[in-house]
Amino acid sequence: MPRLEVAARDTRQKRAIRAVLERAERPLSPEEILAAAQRSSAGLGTATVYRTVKSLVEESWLAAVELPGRPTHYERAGKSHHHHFACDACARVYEIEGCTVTPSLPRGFRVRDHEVTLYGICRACSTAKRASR
Amino acid sequence: MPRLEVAARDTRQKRAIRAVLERAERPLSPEEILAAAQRSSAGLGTATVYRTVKSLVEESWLAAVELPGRPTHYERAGKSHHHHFACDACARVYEIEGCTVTPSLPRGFRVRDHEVTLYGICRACSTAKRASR
DNA sequence: GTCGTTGCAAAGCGTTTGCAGCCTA
DNA sequence: TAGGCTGCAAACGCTTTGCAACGAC
Repeated sequence: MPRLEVAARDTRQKRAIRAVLERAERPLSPEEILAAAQRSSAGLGTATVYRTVKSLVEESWLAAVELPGRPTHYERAGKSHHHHFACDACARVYEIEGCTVTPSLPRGFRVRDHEVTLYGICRACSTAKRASR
Repeated sequence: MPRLEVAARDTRQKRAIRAVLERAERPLSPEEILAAAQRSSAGLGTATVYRTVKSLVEESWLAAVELPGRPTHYERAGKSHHHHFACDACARVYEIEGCTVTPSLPRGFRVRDHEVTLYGICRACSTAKRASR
């Protein structure tokens, strides 16, 4: 039996969350989304961020960026193939262009997807460190 | 002032955990380590596995394998450079050979390390699926 | 006997869920 | 007004920590 389309309501909280992600220049963690969205929607709660983000991923408006050792980050879906850089110092995650992975696999293994994560120090942090000396 | 070397005791639990990891052919999760080590050390607790694994990582006997969306796995340290394959069906993690990543980064970013994770179906699972039809 | 180690249970931490009240359509 | 949405707090799953008993040396 086909599930009927259910009306999705347009609320202040959802608008705030979408706006934050729309403007983001890098993938954001739920905590970053919450902090940014609270500026335009005071009182916004954690649960709402998680619930909204989850539904945005389901409708393919957002893409989940899972990073080893860090909470899942989120970025706008539909970008061209790319990978990520996670800064050891500030924990921010950046998008990086280009993908040159061509792994050879044992027989019988079938690849569905791949993730490449680079770790290091981002530009902002390496500049800050230099300046503080 | 140099910290004096503290005697590390050789216990049944630690021996069991090390033995499991020594014999493992792929990175194991804490849960897998616990289950396997309990066979030779009944009553072994979770906390002991985490504590032991942590100290083995500190002394570079073990390497942590962090995987997006899964608990950290552990493998013997000192292996040659390689990456990992995570099976969507059985959640097991495998080691894969060869690394062909040569990312180009924006100016000012410095890379310390990188991780490549492939997702898909492992050989055992694709064989099992075929057999069950 | 000393003191590092262990198991248990409680605490953490990020994420999810139950629920009563709220607010969009 | 209906019922999807929200904030709060409790519940989760995995990992860490506090603590008294244990056992290696």
